[in-house]
Amino acid sequence: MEFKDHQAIYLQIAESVCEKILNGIWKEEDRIPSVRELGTTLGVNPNTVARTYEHLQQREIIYNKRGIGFFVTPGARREILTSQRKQFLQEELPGFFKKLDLLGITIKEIEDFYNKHTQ
Amino acid sequence: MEFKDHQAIYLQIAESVCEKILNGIWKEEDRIPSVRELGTTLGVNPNTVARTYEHLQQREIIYNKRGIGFFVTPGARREILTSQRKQFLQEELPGFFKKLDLLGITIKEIEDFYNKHTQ
Amino acid sequence: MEFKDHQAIYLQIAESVCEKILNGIWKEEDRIPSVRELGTTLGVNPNTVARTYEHLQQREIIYNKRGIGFFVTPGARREILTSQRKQFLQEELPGFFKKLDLLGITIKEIEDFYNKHTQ
Amino acid sequence: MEFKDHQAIYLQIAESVCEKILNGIWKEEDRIPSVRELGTTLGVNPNTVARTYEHLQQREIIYNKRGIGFFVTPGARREILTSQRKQFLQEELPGFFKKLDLLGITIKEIEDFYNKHTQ
DNA sequence: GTGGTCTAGACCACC
DNA sequence: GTGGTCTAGACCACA
Repeated sequence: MEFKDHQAIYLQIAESVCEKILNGIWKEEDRIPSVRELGTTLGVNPNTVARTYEHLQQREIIYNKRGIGFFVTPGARREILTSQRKQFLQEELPGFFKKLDLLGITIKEIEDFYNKHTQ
Repeated sequence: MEFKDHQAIYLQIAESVCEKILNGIWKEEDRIPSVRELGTTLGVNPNTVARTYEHLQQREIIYNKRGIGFFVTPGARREILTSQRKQFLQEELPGFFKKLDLLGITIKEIEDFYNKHTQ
Repeated sequence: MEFKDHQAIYLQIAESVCEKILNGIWKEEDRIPSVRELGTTLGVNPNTVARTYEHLQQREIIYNKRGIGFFVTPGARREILTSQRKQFLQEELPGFFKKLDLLGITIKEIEDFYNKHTQ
Repeated sequence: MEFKDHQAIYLQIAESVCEKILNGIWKEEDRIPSVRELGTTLGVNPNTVARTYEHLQQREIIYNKRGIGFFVTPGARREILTSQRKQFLQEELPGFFKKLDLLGITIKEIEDFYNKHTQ
C-alpha cells in the first residue's frame, strides 16, 4: 500500500480500517488482522499498526481480547458513520461552500461534475 | 485569530491573505502589513508570518521591495483563482465525491444544504 | 463473567476463588471445578484457569491430586485471611490514605459511605 | 525517579504530572517541561514522555502550542479532581468495602489507622 | 528550540 | 501466538 505524505501513516491505516468496516468487509465482532500481520501486509512497522489500533480502540471502533487479538466493536459501523457525517457536515462543508463562493464555482457545476464522475 | 490543528499555521495565514486578495480587500500593488505587524495582530511569531510571505512570494502572489515591504503582485487575483480552481477540481473534488458515497450523502442533499446555507 | 482490563484475567479468577473459600462456599478439602469446567463456565481458555490454579497451588491455597482434581488445602481460609490482611494493611492502605488527601475526601465521608453502603 | 513495575512508566509519569497540577506546583496556563527535558530529568526516553503528554492531551489536561511546548489547560485541576473522585467513588470504593467485609476489618479500625498515619 | 512520526529491535505478560 | 511497553535513533515540519 502506498501512503500520502501529508498525513501520518497510522491515521491513513485507520481510515482504511474504517472503510473496510463501512464496506462490510470486516463485520462487527470479526477479528481483524494482528498488528504483525497487517504490518507485514502493508510493509509497515508493527508499532505503527499498533498505534492505529490503539487509536481506533479509544474511539471504540475496535476492542481487544487479551492474548487473542482485536475485534470490531458491535455498533462500530454506525459509530463511524455518525461521527464522520457529523465531522463532514460541521467542519468540511462550510469550508467547501466558502471555497465555491471564493472561486466562483456554482453548485450546478459541482452537480454536473458529479454526474460525469459517477457515470 | 484561532488556528486549526490539522494544518500548518503559516499555511492558514497564507489562505487568509489569499482570501483578502480574492475579496478585493487587498488590491494589486497594495502594500500589505509588515511581518511584524501581522504577527502581533494574529498573536503569532513574526517568523511564522515571514514564512507565509516567503511562500506567497514563491507563488508570485506577493513581491518584496527591500526596505519597504510586501506588495500584491499585479495579476495575483487571477493567479490565485486559476491555481486554486485547478487544485480544487483535480484534488479535492474526487475525494469529496468519494466521501459522499461512503457516507451515503446524495448530491441533492448537498445542494439543499447549500441553498439553506446561502440564504 | 466479565473481567476488568487493568489486571490479568488469571489473577481475577484467583481472587474469585479466594472469595469463594473465604465465604465458605468452597470448604477445606472440597474438590473445586476442573480447569476445563471452570474455563467453559467463565468463557475463558482452560490454559488461563490452569495458570490460576498453578498460582494458587504455589500459595498453598489449593493442592492437586493427580488424575483427580484440585482441592482446597486445609487451613486455606486462615492463610488467605492473614496474607490478604497483611497485603492490605501494608500496601493498599497507605495509597488509599494518600488518595483521600489528594482528592480532599475525609475519613468521615468514607465512614458515611460505608454505612450507607452496608445498610 | 523510580518506577513501579506493575504499571506502565508513561502512566506513572502522567500521574505525577496530575499530582503537580493538583498540588498547584504547575498552574493553569503554565508551560510544562518539554518531552526531552522531562525525559532526561526522569532518566527516561523522550518517546515515553511524549506518550504521557499525548495521553494527557487527549484527556484535555494539557494542550500543545505548536513549536512551543505543552501547557496546562485552564480548568485542568478541576477536571482531574472530578474525574479522579468519580473513578474513586465508583470503582475503588465498592471493592474496598467488599474487601473490608471479606477480611473482617471494621471501618473503625480503618479510622484508627488513618489517625495514626496522619499524626 | 518544539513536538510528531516512524523504524528496528527488544522484552514482557498473557492467552 | 497475541498486544503492550520501552529504548535508541532518526528525520521532519514547525515556531
